[in-house]
Amino acid sequence: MISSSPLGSDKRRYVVETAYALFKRDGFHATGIDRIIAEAEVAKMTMYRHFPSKDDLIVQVLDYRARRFDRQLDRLAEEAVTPEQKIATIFDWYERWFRSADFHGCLFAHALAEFGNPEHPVFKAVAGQKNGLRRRMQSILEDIMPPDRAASTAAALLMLIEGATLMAEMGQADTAICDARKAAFSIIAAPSAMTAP
Amino acid sequence: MISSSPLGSDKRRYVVETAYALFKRDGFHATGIDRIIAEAEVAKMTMYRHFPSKDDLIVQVLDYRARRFDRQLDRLAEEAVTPEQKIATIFDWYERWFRSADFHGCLFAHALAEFGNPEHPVFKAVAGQKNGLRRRMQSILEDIMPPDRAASTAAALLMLIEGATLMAEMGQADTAICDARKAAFSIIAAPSAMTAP
DNA sequence: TAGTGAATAGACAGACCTGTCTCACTGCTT
DNA sequence: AAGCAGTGAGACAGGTCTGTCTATTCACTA
Repeated sequence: MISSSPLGSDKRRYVVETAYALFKRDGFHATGIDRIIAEAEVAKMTMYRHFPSKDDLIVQVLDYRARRFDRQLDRLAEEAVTPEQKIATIFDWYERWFRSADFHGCLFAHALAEFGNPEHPVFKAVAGQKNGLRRRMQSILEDIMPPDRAASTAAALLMLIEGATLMAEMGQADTAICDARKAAFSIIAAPSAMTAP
Repeated sequence: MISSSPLGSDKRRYVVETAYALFKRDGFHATGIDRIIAEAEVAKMTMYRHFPSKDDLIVQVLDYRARRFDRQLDRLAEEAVTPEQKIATIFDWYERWFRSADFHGCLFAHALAEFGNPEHPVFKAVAGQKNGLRRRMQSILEDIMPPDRAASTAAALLMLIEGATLMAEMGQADTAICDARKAAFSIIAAPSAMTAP
């Protein structure tokens, strides 16, 4: 067998991609090991050789997904010129995702729902992904506003995106992404530092 | 036994409240019937007499929670005068919730994560609750802006709230509610109809 | 006092869960 | 040719899951 690399054999990749599809569609607790290995056409011991436990597999799946997400956003950001355009490409990515055939909501949000213990590795993987996106937007925004306002705005944009993903999951993808985009640029273009009454 | 009402005996209430606490803390699939009846100190047949299945119990728990949420928001809205104040009381409610000792995120969002099939009764219960909150904010906003902009703004506020709940779940409750509030009033006070570049 | 309806504890069925283990096979490398 | 790492198929253990059923007890009512 021609193994592509010691850390990433073909079988391992099959398992991760199959588990990703099943976790996404049916959830983590509801997806059994037996179904994963059956659909991946892999022996049980092969899976357990690569992943010590189901929890470990879940973390690896989340990491796989997070890395792909980051790569795609990196590539989109290269095409954009202004900071506003860079933010817009992020919303573009979400719009395409919402419209994709097998959209089932955010795997990380789902993982958080099923693994709410902050000490659990899955929880930490989720927090890492969400904070990564927030930092990405924050560093973009720091080119057009002071750092403290960039931090607040990035947090607000992340909340809008997460909420839009939830609404898209409930079948309101079109209005969700449209209203989120409008709200985002309303926040960014706010005349002064935002203040609540 | 002095039953309070034909539709709501004490035992039934025990089961719903216990199941609510367990579902909130551990999730739906991860919480077994046996644990619910043990903590509620109720026989298994008693539970199955009131709820034909676990799925049915989950729906009843969600309804119970949604009704309590609506009652609390109704009472808060009575104390507010202006539409802006009414919106602010909703954010106040969320702020107190985020800071409460046993906050574990939104039970409805968690239910959506575990029951993603739009035909499932649990899915419909979640959609009902979220759309209810959106309509509540929309009708408040219609007093200070045209109907189409009220609809967009209500959707944006819902997304902010859902995103803030997610961030609070990840231990960032303070910045989440603060930034969400600022963003919300920035959107509401936007000088004109929002437009994206 | 007899009857009725609800609740109880717990056994039980049948399925599914994670994780371990054995044994046979395959294809590459030395 | 021999060895070896990786893999396949599946039995197996020990536990948990939902949902059903029985036999019994208790409180209240006619």
